[in-house]
Amino acid sequence: MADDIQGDKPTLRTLSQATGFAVATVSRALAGDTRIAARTRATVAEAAERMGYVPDRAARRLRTGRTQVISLLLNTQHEFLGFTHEFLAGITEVLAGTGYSVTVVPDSPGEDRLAPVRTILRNNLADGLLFTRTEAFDPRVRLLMEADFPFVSHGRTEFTTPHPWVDFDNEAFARKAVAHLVAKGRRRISLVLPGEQFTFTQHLRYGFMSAARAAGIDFEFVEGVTLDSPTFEIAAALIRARRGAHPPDGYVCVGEVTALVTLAALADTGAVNGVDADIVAKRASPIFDNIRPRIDTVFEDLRATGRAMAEMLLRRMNGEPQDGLNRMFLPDGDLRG
Amino acid sequence: MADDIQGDKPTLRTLSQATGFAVATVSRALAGDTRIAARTRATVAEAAERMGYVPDRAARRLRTGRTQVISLLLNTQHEFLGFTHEFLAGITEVLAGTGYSVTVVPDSPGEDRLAPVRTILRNNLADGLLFTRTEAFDPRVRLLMEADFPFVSHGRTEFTTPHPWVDFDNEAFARKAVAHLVAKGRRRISLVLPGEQFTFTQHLRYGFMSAARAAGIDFEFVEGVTLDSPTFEIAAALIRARRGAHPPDGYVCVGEVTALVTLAALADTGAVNGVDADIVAKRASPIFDNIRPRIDTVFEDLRATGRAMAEMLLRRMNGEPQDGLNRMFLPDGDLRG
DNA sequence: TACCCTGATTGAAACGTTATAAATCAGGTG
DNA sequence: CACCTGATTTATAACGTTTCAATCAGGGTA
Repeated sequence: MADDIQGDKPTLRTLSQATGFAVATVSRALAGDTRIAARTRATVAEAAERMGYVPDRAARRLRTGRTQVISLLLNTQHEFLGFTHEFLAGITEVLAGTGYSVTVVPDSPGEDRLAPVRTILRNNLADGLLFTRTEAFDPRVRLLMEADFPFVSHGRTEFTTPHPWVDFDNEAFARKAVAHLVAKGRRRISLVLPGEQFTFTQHLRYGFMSAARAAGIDFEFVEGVTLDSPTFEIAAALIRARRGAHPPDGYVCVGEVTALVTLAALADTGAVNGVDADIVAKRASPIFDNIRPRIDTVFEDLRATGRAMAEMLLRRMNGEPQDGLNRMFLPDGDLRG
Repeated sequence: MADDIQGDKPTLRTLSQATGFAVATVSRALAGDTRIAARTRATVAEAAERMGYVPDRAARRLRTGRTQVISLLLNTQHEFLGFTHEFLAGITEVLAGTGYSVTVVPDSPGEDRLAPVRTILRNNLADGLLFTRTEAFDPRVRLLMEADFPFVSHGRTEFTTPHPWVDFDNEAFARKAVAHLVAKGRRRISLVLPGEQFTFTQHLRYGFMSAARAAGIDFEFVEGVTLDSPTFEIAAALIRARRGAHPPDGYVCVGEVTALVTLAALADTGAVNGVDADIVAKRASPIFDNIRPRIDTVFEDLRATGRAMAEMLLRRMNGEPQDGLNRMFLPDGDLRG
């Protein structure tokens, strides 16, 4: 490497020798301490630049206790088409150039969801935490608030104490989806809900139910399965419902996978999308442009979500007060088909 | 936290005071140094366990120079349906419990692909590196081999010096896909290739061409686009070809996105999948079970790929010789429909 | 001349670990 | 009883930062 002419990597001592100032002076000069003379600061900065000095993370971390790491708890079990990819892209985009790096920590829903958080707190493995699939009374939120540890959750909770979150307005999405189906003349609509523990399940249910009631149409929640059920189980439940006495003629799908499963279930029971039933889905990736027949969709921008969460976490770690650190993404103006 | 009864987190000094041995003794006992009496080692281990001692990463890192981090260069631009998710799941699965953590570093194809690698090497940000989308003469591989830095690439190179890699046999996949189309009576088959720079492009092309020639059928490569082109461009190119003088009656698709685009292109030109043309696709996620009409697919297990790469990297970092650290995944026995 | 203040710099300690070299000890041997 | 040997243990010095307290030069004041 061309940079290695110097031999070993430059350290504060190297800079100290080069500039003639003491190590302590160099350190404080680089930190921008105004009690160091402006000229000295300039000299040191120039030398640091010239020699390609970059502070040693381990040493700084040992001394200050700050890790310059933020951890992302990532569900590694359930399938999300573009979720992980887009989300991570947004996060790394914001963190590039800040000196923070992202570590990915698996968060298996079967296991104790607190375990990885405890490990991070106890072993001081990160300065901040991001996670998804937030529950109404998420124990991780409780623990992190107790410990006063910076975090941003994807999804709200029902705790009374405010904390930073980024969320998508699923109630509005459900209303909009129902309205769309009603406008198409649909009279009995169906929804597969996420697990009961998640906050957004309540939002979806409420939006869906109240919009359907207001429009005076029938509705049902698919029984015995959740969004996290294996797709073959969801498919079986949907097919069972289609063969029942009152098959739905409209579907609201919260994820892309469910939308595809629903589409397949329609096909497998001889129903035609757009004729016998309509589907409105939330999507996070552009692939639905390539699904035929077309499905009406609402776009949830997960890259922007990742960006918002990372930015918010940076602000939180910078000491800004917790309240006010919230961001709600609204469903797009128009349904895209 | 219940664990905090002790107050501050235990350190070697804490253990030293608790057991009566010197800090150095405790350190070496925990390291399993056989020159420390077996009884001492047992005593120390017991105390460490009881007090929940866990070594401070920053201190160890500062002292030893090893980071206990492995970095994953992740493409954040192109769309891969389940790629990132499955791949990361496999990696974290293997690394859980090893003390290593994974950091994700964005690798934007437009940018200098060497820049993130240089940063990692120069600032000593990781002990090992994983990356994908390997090129035939990948500059990252060259640089890392020069620096003798542990890494595993997803995909081979054409360098003569051996290095650790995990790959999928794309040539075999292409042959198998072509054979399948031939068996269905298809006479003119089409393929969208990845960018020329990637090693596996050559493997795909060779397998595809030689199998088609051997079977005596026509073939074409879709012109002007690659797998990384925006989907609308790929769609346009496919539609153009379908409206040409000799529309293909068979498609080999290297990714799920392309398969969906192809399916949409067929539908949009009034062709029926399974009648006017057949598609064989490589897939990495189970969603194709829910695509109607069904597409014949070959499964590439990216979770297993991630696992294999992580395991290989651990062995490499443990000092095992580079050669022999290779793993080729073969396409499944049967096409799944 | 002695004193004190201000502004600028610096020495030294500490964070928790590991590696090196040196110290200690018990038990034999001459 | 002095001495050696092998088995254990230990003191000490780093690794590169940051920060507290101390030093220093020089100008103004008493």
